[in-house]
Amino acid sequence: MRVATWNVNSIRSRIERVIPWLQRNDVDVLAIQETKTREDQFPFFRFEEIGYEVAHHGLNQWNGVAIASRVGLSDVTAGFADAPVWGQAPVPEARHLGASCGGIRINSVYVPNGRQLLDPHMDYKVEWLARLRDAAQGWLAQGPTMVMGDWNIAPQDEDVWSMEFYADKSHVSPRERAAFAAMLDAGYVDVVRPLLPGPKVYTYWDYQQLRFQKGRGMKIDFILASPDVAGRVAAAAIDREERKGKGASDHAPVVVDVADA
DNA sequence: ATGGTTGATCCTCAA
Repeated sequence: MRVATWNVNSIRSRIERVIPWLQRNDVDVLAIQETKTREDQFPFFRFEEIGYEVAHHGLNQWNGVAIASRVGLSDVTAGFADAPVWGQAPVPEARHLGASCGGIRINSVYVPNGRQLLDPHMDYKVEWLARLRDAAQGWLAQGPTMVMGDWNIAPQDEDVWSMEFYADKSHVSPRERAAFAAMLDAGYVDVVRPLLPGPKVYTYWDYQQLRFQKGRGMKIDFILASPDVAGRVAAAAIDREERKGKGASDHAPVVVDVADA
């Protein structure tokens, strides 16, 4: 089974890339982040007409997560237990969607952007990750599980094009890295890093300042799996080609092949 | 020149 994750930065503006990409790459399950659309505007039919079921959780023009699958899609859940809410008048954000696909519990996650080290958004991000860890630890007992998406964290120095540049910025701080490490401590395995070791292996390149053309990216999109699933991962890829050209997302898709149980 | 782009929506915010 081929499983992928992709922050598409608006499903409506990216649909003409996403649909051919799914078909061309023979992908069975795709976890999508940043759909940036309400439910009623999601292009469900474009997936259904090529043989995928799709579940989406989107509340407004921000965030939004989805899962498309051609190997079954059941028991869909939006949001996890005790997920923090953002704001003075707290509103839940669409940052997590779970579904069972092909015998694996798939979780599409869009981790909050902390913005800056002392910004309230950073506290929200760290708290959100702590609650995700708690929930995800429980999922391990329930069977084969994958948690994948845009983590907005570069766990290692080699995951950014310049530590000097990021020294005082979000994504590399000890708090964020500890929050990511807690997922691994809980028992999850990063199934891509061992197969695609760095340095200079990135999944995201800022639109500004010709970052992609200059090779200045970040590795912030990860596929984590329960140990049983991790043992079945036979191959991994980051599709840099999808970052090229007009109309690209600022993130590349990340893909793994999972052998049958 | 202290920015540089992109997207959704509204004339600004988010990344």
